[in-house]
Amino acid sequence: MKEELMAKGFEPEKAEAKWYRYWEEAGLFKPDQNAEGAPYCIVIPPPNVTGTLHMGHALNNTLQDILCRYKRMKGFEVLWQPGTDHAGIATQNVVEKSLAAQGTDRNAVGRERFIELVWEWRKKYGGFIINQLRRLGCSCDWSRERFTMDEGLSRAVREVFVRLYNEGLIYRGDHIINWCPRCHTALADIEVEHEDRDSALYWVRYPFADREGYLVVATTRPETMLGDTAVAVNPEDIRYGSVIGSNVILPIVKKNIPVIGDTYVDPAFGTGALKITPAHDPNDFEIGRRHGLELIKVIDDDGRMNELAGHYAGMDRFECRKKILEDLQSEGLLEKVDPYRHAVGHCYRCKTMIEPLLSKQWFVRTKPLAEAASIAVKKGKTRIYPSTWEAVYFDWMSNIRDWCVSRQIWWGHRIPAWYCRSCGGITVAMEAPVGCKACNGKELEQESDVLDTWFSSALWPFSTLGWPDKTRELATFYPTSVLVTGFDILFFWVARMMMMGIHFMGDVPFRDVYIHALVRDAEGKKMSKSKGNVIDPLDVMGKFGTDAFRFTLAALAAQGRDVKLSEDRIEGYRHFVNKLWNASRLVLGNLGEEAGLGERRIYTLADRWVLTRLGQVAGEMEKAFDEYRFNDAANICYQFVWHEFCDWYLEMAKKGLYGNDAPLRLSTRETLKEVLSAVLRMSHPFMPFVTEDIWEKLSYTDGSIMKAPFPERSEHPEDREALTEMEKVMGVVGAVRAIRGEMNIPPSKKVHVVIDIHEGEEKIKSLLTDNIYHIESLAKVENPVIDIGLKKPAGSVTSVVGSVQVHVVLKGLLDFDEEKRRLQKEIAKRDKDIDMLAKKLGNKGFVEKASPDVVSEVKERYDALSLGREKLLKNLHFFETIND
RNA sequence: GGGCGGAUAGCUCAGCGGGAGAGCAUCGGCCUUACAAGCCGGGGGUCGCAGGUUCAAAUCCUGUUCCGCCUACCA
Repeated sequence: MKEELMAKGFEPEKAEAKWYRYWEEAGLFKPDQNAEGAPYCIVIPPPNVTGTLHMGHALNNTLQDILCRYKRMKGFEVLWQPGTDHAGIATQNVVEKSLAAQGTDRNAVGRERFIELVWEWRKKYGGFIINQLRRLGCSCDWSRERFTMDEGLSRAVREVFVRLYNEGLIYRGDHIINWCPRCHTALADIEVEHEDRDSALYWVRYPFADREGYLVVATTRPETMLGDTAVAVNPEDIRYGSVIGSNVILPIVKKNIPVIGDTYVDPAFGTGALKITPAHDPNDFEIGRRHGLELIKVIDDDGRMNELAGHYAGMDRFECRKKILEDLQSEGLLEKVDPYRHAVGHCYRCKTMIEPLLSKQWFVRTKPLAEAASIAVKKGKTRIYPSTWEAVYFDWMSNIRDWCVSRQIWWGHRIPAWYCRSCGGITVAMEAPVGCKACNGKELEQESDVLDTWFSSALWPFSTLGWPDKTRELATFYPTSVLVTGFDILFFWVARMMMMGIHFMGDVPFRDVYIHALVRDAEGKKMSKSKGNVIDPLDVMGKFGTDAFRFTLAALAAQGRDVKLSEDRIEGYRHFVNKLWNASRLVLGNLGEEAGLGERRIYTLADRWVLTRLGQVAGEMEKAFDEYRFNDAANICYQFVWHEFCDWYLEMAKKGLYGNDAPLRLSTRETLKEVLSAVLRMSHPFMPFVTEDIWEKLSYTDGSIMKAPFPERSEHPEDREALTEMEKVMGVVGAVRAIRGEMNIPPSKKVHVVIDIHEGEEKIKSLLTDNIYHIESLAKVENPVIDIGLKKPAGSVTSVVGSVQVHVVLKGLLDFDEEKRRLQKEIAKRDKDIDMLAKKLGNKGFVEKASPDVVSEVKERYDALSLGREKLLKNLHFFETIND
């Protein structure tokens, strides 16, 4: 054996660095325009520039890489389009933090300088996560890397904004928005996290202005009462029919406000009377608009009470609440306080409680866009896998609200709108206009807000391919083939890409959407830094190797279920990488220089079997990949490589390799080489590094395994006879092994075996005779005898395989009582099945209504089991006679 | 409040109308010339509970309990 060819174990770090550089330098990640197959394209969900690779990225990108590598091997022209996202708030936060560390802030350095600093930061650290993706083995075309703030993509953003504005799909308007007093920006509805909090429901008395008594309202936010402009009751509510139209005195402020009737009010909640604060509550805003109520804003951008809050001005909103409650109490206007638990909105980035505020914002009118996006999925133009997410998608699309796209931060695409100082008119344009569109005034000021980060992300599938220019890439790869993403951004991102893609490209952005699960820890908890249960992908790759890590992710990625990851699992799959390595050592260590045998090549039963299985497995994997069943594809591969190729085929191949039969040896080498080659190729999408490393040793001249074809079912026609014959040989070997195992006979001790063939089954006799070598070597047997009608030897233990009786001679080692117990157990096992089958066959309904195939199959099974049982019984009697 | 998903071997899960499976763990035997990161064998489950449909249900339907998650303008 050529020991020098392969090291004792696979060394991941070396191979990973070596092969990744080779692939990239050889341009193997670039789409091959000479590929015979159709184009195949995936756009990467762009990670934040501020990000570092976490488990979510690792799973997401591993799955994409598996698809890309697989499709390349299937002959497609593959483009995996990479890039990063400028991540407005997140990135701004990072740079602000470093400014704070230097004792300054963004206002001190000014907008222009601040943005320069962000760019500098990006230049320095922005490539971090990209290099981590390289470490994962991602076969992205890095020469096409994009950034959402690139000149090209920024142009696309402006183009889209201007066009939507001109079409009336973007407008600027008054709205109650979700305001984060800490981040100082508006948040979209879906950026608000709702969480149940213990709070209180305060019952406050509003005295009538023109009569005795008072109306009691229930509120969770007494501090907003300073901005109340009405109290609403349901007009259907008989308790309050007479008070609508009268006035109450707003406590503390001592101002008259009207009582109005609005059906929004739920008579069953609280007192059935609702205080209305149009400037600080989205519902109140709507009600206020219906009734023409005044808007009084009493809380400012910092979450503090403003000058309209009277002597509360300057207080923090929570401090003010306390003070107001005290004041109400002392005036006898606080009726009672109930403990109350309800959902409160928080900022998804900093967890600060959201303050609904009235302000002017830019909105995208989403209704018409959403409708088209909905129809596209209904018509199957885009398929969502797993399909359960379709319902969620439709639900969101039909309840969609206008999308607030303005953000009050500096880092991002500045909204291309200019306000005229003289007439106040708005001019929206691609570039800074020379004059106001309305009055041609020259004093213009650009909108200071930037766009929501997701605005540019929504254009990603076409902006990265060159839009609005008509590029070859756009023509070739749009619509892209599949989008692979987690469900957490189904709304943030996927839905919006659908809307924008359909509107601007006239076609969906992707044919398929594959939604994968979330990666959780071994207990099923979400990984988070605060919980300390984070597994760092880079640590894991260093510890177990990237291939093992990738394989684990794929094997655990069952549809519709979260991935629970623990290091134990990864370690388990590292063993698989090692197994593949060692199997290859065996094969490569025994290959010679000989040329092909051609016509003279011999195909043994094992050869025919393994080649047939190879074809079946290739077909099964193809089907699994087509349906995005990554876990199935991985497990099919694992099962075949380990438990069929290694456990059975390699063991049987040793006969040819180590024997003296020269033609057989040459044939075996050829088959081994053929199967190993296929095994490497079918494993490559999961484990790119180790497969490339072995591939090089298997055939240097053929180039990278990335360019090799994925095994095809059609290459290996199904040899059904080989399957059933192999099954019989394996059965006999298994029977002997089981007896040895149960009797604790060490492998070093060979046993004598008598194999009794059922009458008339000459074919089985010759099959087992032909393969007697394998039975001897795999089951550690010596002097086997095979014939029809053989007697049970003295001191033997018997196992029945189908119709074959396998007597293992143990002589003095045999414990009669134990053997009787074993036989009884075997019989009982069969009895259970036989009873069940007999019941079925005795059931008229079954025989008449079940399909004939099923019935005859049951019948066959029943016969086989009965025959086996009969033989076991005979053996049992044998012992009973001896004992007598 | 609404919706979705899960409940199958000790653990993690696959199977989703006709013989209860895998990996890990566990127990027993082995350093058998690719691999002890390994090989061979064994044990272990009324498939959450209750009904129903069917000749046949882990698998379909209804209800129910317990977990997750998503979503929401009942103050």
